[in-house]
Amino acid sequence: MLADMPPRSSRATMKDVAALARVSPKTVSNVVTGSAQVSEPTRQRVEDAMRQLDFVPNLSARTLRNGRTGIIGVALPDLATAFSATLAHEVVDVAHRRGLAVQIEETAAEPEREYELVSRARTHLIDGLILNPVRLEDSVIEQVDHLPPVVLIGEVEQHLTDRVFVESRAAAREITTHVVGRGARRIAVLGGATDGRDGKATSGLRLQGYLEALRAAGLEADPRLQIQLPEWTIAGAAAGMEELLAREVSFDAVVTFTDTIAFGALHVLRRRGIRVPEDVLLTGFDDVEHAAFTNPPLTTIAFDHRDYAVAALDLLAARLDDRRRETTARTIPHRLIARESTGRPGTTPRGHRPD
Amino acid sequence: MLADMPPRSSRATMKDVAALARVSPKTVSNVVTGSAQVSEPTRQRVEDAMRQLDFVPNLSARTLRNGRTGIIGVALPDLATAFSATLAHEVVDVAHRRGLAVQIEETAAEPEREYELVSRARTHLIDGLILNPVRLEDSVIEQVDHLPPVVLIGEVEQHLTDRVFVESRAAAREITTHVVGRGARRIAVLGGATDGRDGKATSGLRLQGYLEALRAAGLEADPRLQIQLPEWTIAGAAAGMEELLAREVSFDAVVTFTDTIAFGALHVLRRRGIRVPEDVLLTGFDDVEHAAFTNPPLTTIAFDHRDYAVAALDLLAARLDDRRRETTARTIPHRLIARESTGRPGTTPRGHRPD
DNA sequence: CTCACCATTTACAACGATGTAAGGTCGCTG
DNA sequence: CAGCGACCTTACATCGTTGTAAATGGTGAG
Repeated sequence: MLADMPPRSSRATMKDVAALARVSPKTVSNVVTGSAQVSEPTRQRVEDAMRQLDFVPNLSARTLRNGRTGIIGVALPDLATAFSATLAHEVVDVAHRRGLAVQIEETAAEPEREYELVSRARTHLIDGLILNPVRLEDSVIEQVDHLPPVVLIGEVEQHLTDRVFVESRAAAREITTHVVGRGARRIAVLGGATDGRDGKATSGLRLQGYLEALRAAGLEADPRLQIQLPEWTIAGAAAGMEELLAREVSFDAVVTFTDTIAFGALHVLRRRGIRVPEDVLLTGFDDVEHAAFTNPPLTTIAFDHRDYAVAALDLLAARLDDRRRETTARTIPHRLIARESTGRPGTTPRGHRPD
Repeated sequence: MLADMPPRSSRATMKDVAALARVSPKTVSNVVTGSAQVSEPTRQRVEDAMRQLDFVPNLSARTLRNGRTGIIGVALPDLATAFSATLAHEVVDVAHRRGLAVQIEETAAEPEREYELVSRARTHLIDGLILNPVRLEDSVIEQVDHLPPVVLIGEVEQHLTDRVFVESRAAAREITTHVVGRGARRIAVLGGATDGRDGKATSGLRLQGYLEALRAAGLEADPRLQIQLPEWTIAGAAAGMEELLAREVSFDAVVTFTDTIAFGALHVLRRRGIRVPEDVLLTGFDDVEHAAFTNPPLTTIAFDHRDYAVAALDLLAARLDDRRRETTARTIPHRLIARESTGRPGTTPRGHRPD
C-alpha cells in the first residue's frame, strides 16, 4: 500500500482524484461541494479515491473561482491588551464555529502606515474586516471605499459602515455617577485624550460621559485631575498615575477608561500606600477576566464579550450576502458591576492629599 | 474624472491596467513584481494606469500560480490567556514587518476536533504554522506529514519539526530552588498535570523541575500539595487554590506554571487574608506585563517574548526556503526575576496552617 | 421498436497572475 | 547593407476549481 502513496511534495488535485475514480474532475467537485446530484456508487468511488490520495481542496483556486476566501480580518490596536485579546478570542472562537478563518492585524504599532497595509495588500484575501480602531476612526472611514466590507467596533457617528458598540458615554456617566454615589467628590480620570482629533472617538465619548456626570452632580471639572495616556497599557497607566500624584492635587476617586488602565493605577496606588477603596475609589471599563481577580476586585462596566463578537460577525455575514443593504448599528447592552474597588454603599473614601 | 472611476463592485485586474496602459498583462505583472526589465516610459504608463484604477493584485490568483500565500498560521491554546496573547502580539508584529499576514487558530476550545480543522481545511491557505500546543503535542507530531511546515513551540523531544522553547524543567527547578532559598519548606504547586498523556509536555517538564528541586533540597514531595488545573485561566487557578486550601494542609509557598495561574492564586490568598510574601511565597512563569504590576509584584521566569517570535519566524522562513533542511531546536534563554512575591533574602514565610 | 425525457456526467471556459519561449525593435559591427 | 545581439514586449499555457451548457445513458410511454 505504501507504494500507492502520492509524493509528499505536492498535494493531490481534483484531477488526480478524478483519474483514480474514473470520473471527470467536475464530478469530484460535485461530490466535494454537494452542489449537484451524484449517484451513490459514483460518490462512493470518489470518496474512496479522495481518502486514498488524502485530498484537500485548494482554497486559493476555489477563491479565485468564486470570489470568497472564508477568511475575515480582525484589526485591533494591540493584542497584548486585555480587552483586545478577549475580543480576538471571542471572534476567533465564533468565526471558527461558523467555518471562517481569522486573520489578525494590529493597528497600534504604526497607526497610519499599518492602515495602508490593511487596506491594500491583503484586501483580496479577506472577505470582510472587523475593525476596532482607537485613534484613527475618522481616517479609516474615509477610506472605506477601498476596503472590503467593514464592521466597525466603535461609536463613530456615520452611516458608511455597519457598527457594533457599547454606549461609552452613557456608561462613563453611570460609572462616574456611581463613584459620586459612593461619596467621591474629587474624581480623577485616566485615559481620555482631549485633543480635537479624538473628538468623536471612544475615549472622547467616555470623557464626555465623565464630564456630564460631574456636571449633573454639581461638581467642578478640574483639568488637573484629567490625565491623558499616550498608551493604554498597564505600564502607560502606571506612568499616568505617577503623573497624577506628581501634580500634588487631592483626589478621592480614579475613573479609568479600561480595566487595563485601572490595573496600572491600582498598582501605583497600593505601592504608595494609598488604600483602595478606603482612601480612593477606582473603576475600570470592559470587565475583562482579571477585573474580578484584582485586590480589591474592580468595579467596572460589563457587557457580554461573546455578544460583541456574535453581533460583529452577524453584521459582516449579512453584508457579505447583500452588499447594498442599509448599514446598521448594533448596541451591546452594558451594566455596571460594583465590586469592592468602589467600597460599599454608605461609606466614603478618605481621599488622598499631597504629603 | 469621476466618470473614469471603475465600478466599486469589482476591482481592476491586470488586464484592465494593461488595456489602459496599452501594454500586455504580462508587462503589468513585470512592473508589479519587478521580476523583469521594463523600460522607463512603459513603467510610467503602467504605474499611472494602476493608480488610476486603484489596482491591487489578487493574491488568490498569485497564490494559485506560485504556491505561496504570504500567510502563516499561529495556533495557540487560548488568546484570552496573557501569555498566548503576548506571544500572538509579538508574532503578528514581527510577521507584519516581514510582509506576512497571520491567521490565528485556537486549540483550547476543542483540542481534538480543532486540530483536524487546522490540519485539513486550511492547509492550502497558509505557508506554514507556528504551533503552541498545551496538551496535544504528541498527537500533533504524528500528523506532521499532513501539515504545512510547522514550528513547534514547546519541548517535545522529537526531530520531525523545528522547535523553539525555554528550558521549562531547568527554569522550574531554579524558581523552586529560589523559594527554598527564601525559606520555604512546604511548597505547593499549581498547574501540573501528571497523567501519562502529558508526560512529555510542558506542564510535565515543569513538574519534573519542581520535583527535582525538592529532592535536591532534601524536601519531601507531598502529593497533597500538588494541584492539577483543568484550565490554565485565572478563574481555573482560583478554583485550584480554593481546592488546595480545602485540603487543609499547611504550606508556605505556591509555585505556579504560568503568571496567569499565579494571578488567580494571589487573588484567593489575599481574599483569605493570607499575606504574600509574609505568610506564603508565590511565583509565576512567563513574565507577562501584568506580573510586574500585581501587589506584590510577582517573582517569575522571564525571557524575551520578541526573541521567541523572531526565532519561530526565522525557523519557519528557513524551512520554507528549503523543506529538506535538518530540523533545528532553538532554546530561548530565561532568567529568574525576583520580585516581592517571594520576599527578601534572609526572610522566611510564616506559612499557612489550616484553621 | 422508437422516441421523448429524466438523471447523471462531461467538456469547456473562466477566475487573475506569471513562467516560458518566441516575437519585435533598435543600434551596431563587419 | 546584411546580420547579430541586447533589450523589451508579447502570446500562450498553466495553477485547481467550478458554472454553464451540452452530451450520455437508461427508462418508460406510445
